[in-house]
Amino acid sequence: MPLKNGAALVAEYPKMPVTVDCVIFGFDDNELKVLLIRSDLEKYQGMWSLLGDVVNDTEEIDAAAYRVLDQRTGMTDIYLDQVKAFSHPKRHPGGRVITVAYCSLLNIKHHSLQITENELHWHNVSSITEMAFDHKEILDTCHEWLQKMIQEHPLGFNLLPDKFSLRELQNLYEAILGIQLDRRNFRKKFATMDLLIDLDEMEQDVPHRPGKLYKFNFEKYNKSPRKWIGIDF
Amino acid sequence: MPLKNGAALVAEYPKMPVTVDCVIFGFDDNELKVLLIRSDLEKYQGMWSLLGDVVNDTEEIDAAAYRVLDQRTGMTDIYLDQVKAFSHPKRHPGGRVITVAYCSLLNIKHHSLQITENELHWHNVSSITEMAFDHKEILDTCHEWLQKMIQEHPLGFNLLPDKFSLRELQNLYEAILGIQLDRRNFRKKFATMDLLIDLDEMEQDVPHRPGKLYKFNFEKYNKSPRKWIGIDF
DNA sequence: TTTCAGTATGTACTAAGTACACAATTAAAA
DNA sequence: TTTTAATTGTGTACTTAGTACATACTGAAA
Repeated sequence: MPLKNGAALVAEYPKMPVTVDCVIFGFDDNELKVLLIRSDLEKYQGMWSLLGDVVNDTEEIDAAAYRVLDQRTGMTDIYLDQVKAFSHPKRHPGGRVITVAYCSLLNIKHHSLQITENELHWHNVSSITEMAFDHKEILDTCHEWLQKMIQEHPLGFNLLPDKFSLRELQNLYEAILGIQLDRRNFRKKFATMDLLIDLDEMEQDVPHRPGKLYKFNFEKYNKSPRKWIGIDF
Repeated sequence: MPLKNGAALVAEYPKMPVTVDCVIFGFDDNELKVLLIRSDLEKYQGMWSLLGDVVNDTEEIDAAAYRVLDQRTGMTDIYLDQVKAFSHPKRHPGGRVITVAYCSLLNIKHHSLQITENELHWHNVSSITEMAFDHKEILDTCHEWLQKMIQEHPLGFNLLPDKFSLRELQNLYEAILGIQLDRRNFRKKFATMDLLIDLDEMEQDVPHRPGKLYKFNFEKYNKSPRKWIGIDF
């Protein structure tokens, strides 16, 4: 077997543009939201699109995703996870472009959207029907990813205020999962997990009996071993 | 906001080669195996590498992965799943190459490796220390992906013969997860799932009391609704 | 002071997970 | 032919987690 020179080999490879698209979820008013901008492509005039950009020649795709998040929202210390690559040859009207979808969750109240270029704003996920490119498919994939993730990891807390009531937490889960949960059992579940810190504070400005406020005990969570065995299908 | 022409926009994008790498797991002799070839790059002379190839200009990356699997093993109807994109700018010595890892599981006994180009053969996953490119990292990521997947989906059955004993099934889980399981509880678990069909046949040629043979009831599995709610972290 | 909206909590029941022990079966060795 | 080794096959007591459901409490506003 003749050995090959790497540079000569790679020079022969077909080349194509690669982009990242960020699906940035937020939560407000008991609704799951996603940040979108107006597409600036002729073909998709008036349609909404995810926040994306090309991956530069010497850039990690993770880094490109963080760059997009920073450039579009100004936030830097937020959870970001690669979800999936999308590659249909006709997915971009301008030619072959492969994109890698990233998912991010942020607290709407923490970020006041100073930058509103391209009509950047929050949309209710449930009311989005059509989008530019294959972005609806990417959004749906990320939504399913999120539904799975919030059940296995304490991701949802990134979407809530620092101090939250159990009601808000349950609303978040119900909104993301799209189902109703029994309030008593939901509270019992989190009580037995013992990962919420009771702040001995009460909700303010609610038109009814205020609930207690909690924060998530990330320190305890990070120290506790994950039990990861559980065959179930 | 001035609207842009798609083709003009894409023409400006930086372009780079994209490849797929397939991590093909098998199971034999109570060991998790993976199919590797000898790298044909000068820089990695003598080192082992995953089965990969470039993605062609108008090809879906999924399709490229199936093509690699077919070209290298001759198998066409096998489970294949995208795992993750790897993009370190220096991961390929010949220049910037992004790769998307795919994972596949196949029954070693079903495929006799007619094609043995580049010294293609099965390696014990546990004994692999170093590989060409970032392939060890990709392999590790896929192994973790597999560990998670076999607990949530009946993937492991693709690695076993059509007819298998509960002992073989348990060996598979123990090998992939790297832990010991209680035999009685393991059997009870699968008994209550009620997804194994008792074939009323016995193992042959074992130097001890033969066990019953089973097959997985894919039909029943596919018809049963997934219960997917279960907050737990 | 009553009503409203929502918080807070408990209990009985069911299902699933865990730890553990012994009898039955086959092949092979004595 | 008997014994031994290896492994299959099963059951029970206990603990933990999940589910369904009802009532009392609190604060704000009418």
